[in-house]
Amino acid sequence: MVAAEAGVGVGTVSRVLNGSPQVREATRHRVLAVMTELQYRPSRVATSLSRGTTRAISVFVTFLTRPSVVQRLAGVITVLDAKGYDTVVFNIETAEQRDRHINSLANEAHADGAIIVSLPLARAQLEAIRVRGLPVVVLDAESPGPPRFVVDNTAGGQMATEYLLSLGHRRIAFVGDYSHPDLAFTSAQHRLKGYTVALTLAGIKPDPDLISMMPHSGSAVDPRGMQSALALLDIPRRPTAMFAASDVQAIGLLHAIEERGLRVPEDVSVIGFDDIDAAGLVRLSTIRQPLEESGAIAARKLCELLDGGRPGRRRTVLPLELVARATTSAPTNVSSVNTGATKRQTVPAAAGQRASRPAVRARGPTGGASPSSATHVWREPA
Amino acid sequence: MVAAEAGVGVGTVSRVLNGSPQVREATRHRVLAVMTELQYRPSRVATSLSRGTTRAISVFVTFLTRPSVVQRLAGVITVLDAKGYDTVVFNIETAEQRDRHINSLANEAHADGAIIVSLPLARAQLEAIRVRGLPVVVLDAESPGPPRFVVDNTAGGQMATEYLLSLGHRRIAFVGDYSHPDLAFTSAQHRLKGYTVALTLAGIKPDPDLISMMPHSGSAVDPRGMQSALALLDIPRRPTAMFAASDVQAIGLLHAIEERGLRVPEDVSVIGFDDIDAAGLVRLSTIRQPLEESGAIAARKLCELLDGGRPGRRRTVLPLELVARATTSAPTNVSSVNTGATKRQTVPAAAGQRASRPAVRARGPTGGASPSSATHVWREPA
DNA sequence: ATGAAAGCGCTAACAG
DNA sequence: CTGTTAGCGCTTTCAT
Repeated sequence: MVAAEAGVGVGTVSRVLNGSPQVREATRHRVLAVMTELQYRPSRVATSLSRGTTRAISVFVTFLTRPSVVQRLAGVITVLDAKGYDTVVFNIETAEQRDRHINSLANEAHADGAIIVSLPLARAQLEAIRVRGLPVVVLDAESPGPPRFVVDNTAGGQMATEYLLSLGHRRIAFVGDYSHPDLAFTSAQHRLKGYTVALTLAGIKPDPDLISMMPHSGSAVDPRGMQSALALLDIPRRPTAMFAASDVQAIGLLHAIEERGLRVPEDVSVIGFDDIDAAGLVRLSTIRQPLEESGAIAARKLCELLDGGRPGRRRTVLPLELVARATTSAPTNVSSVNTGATKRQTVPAAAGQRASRPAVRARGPTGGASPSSATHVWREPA
Repeated sequence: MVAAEAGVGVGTVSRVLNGSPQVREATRHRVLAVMTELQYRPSRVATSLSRGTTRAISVFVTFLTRPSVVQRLAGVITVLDAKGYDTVVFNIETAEQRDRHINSLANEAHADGAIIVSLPLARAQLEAIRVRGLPVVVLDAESPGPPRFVVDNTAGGQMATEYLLSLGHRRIAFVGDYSHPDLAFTSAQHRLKGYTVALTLAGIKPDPDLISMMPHSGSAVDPRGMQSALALLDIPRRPTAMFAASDVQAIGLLHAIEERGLRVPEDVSVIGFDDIDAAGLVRLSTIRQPLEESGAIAARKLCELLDGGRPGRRRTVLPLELVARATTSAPTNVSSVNTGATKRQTVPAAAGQRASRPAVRARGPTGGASPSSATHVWREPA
């Protein structure tokens, strides 16, 4: 260590570096002086090697630019940063990337731990990681083994649908996307399931013509997928409400609907899922799941493990809540049907404005199959 | 090295690890066998210490969840990953975080290099980094010293405004936000400047009543700020077009306008800035700047430096282009004025739909003060 | 082709 | 309080 050339031994320099109280002020100052003089920069790597800990966490995300993902990541980074950890981010968009990086996670000593966000892993991969004893926590995926934090997407789909039902809607469409060809997301499927459950419980037979699945959405939504979703508005007895499996899709819908000359929510109600930042911006009704907060929770759990804490419960279900904003209302004109080939609906002259109706919000997740979830509503502060 | 216990010397193990051709197949297999048997995992840290290189890059971003920022980051990560570098991400939201991390960047040997995104640095900080000789590239900020990649925000503001002028608009509002209290962003100011330049060139005196600055927007847009922007629609002789300093604000505007009972673009045109993913989704006209691509470019430049390349040009201006989608059109009713206290405009019965008008796009940045930029337009594929 | 040895920069006993 | 001495796990000559 170069600083040792300045009078003292390496031990003392180390002590100064780590602010050990057992160094005389005089020598400490001398060392400090030499350090700045020599432009000395302690090597993080050497420290890590010596201490056997990197103070770095690997975080795996899928399609980083999706708002829900990046909000989760932000929560993770905030907590990790506060605890003094560096966050190394891996953005997984293909199976190849996933396998390569998960493999390297298991087979190389990189970081002190890992957080895996919205990325389902194969059993073998989970096992490979488990064997290494690397502390891992999983967020938004059902990967058995590490502690994981999830929401009940089926219950969420049910909540959304029941809310629309409670408003008086009977013809409710579902707009989702297929899981990515390589990576196997399942949330949309579960939300769809919740939708069918809710309809069935209400005595309504789910109509396949009211269900539109777009091709997988990488980060942005495929505009062509939006087209096919819009086709739902052209069928006879057009739906009076639409439930989109994500807020991003819902926002796309909102605009497409209005371009079609229809009004939201007067002509058709729209509800999304996630409550990303933009949802509030466009006053979208949605099912809220913790995003930043879920990242923070996962990061805190990992830090616990790193501090020698017990894994605790293997699976934690985070709460969902209905946030009713301005894109949902009772169907204003239940008898509204398409006039055959006429694609565009004339705008009713008396059409009100969206903001005029008070927004409500329901608290707490539904949990079971009870259709009561959408009944206790609460006004949103906004 | 534990694997050495299996017959050979550490040197050989290292050779096997690095796929050196000068190891007999027999021994190689033997070593490999022992490795798996012993569940051996090479230590990235030890390699780094020995080789003197970390294969990791520090990336500093501000308000990670802003779409423009995360798209840039995605571009950075993609390239870095392809080149075999890990990306450690620092999300800076306060001056304290900035100073702490930039300080650590300068005073500790962390990574092999750094990319600083949308974060203006103080001279002293830049100097401290420069002294250390750490390879750095700057993206979307005017920090003199390292190679930097920027766009001409003034020219962009001018482009947007000139486009609206070319459509026939005369009363054009500007909606921006103040720079963050701690971090000093300047893009909105420059875009505002471009706006005033364009108006002035067109012989129009910028009207302070048509300029609305919201409080700084962290990641999400402040809804109250949106209110004050909306107030612009209540003044006598309401503007027929609005230029928002960012797409996020523009999207907020879009919805607020429609809630007010006005139509876009029939009653008021809206143009944004950035061309984030969501802009295409809602068919927002905007000034496109390279986002993912700019991140990729910055990362590639850094890799060049890391490979011993010359810094080259200190400042590279990335191109801007006008993307005309569905939220801008000629003012349909130039004489439209507010009827005094009446806040809501009745929707014209004959109002067309947004998608009916062909979208156009202009190519290339304007560069100078010439008002010709918005003339050569090109249809967008969509 | 491969073993031996030095060293990357730091921490952590262990003596004084 | 502070100097000394072993490593941490890997790469890299230099011999053999």
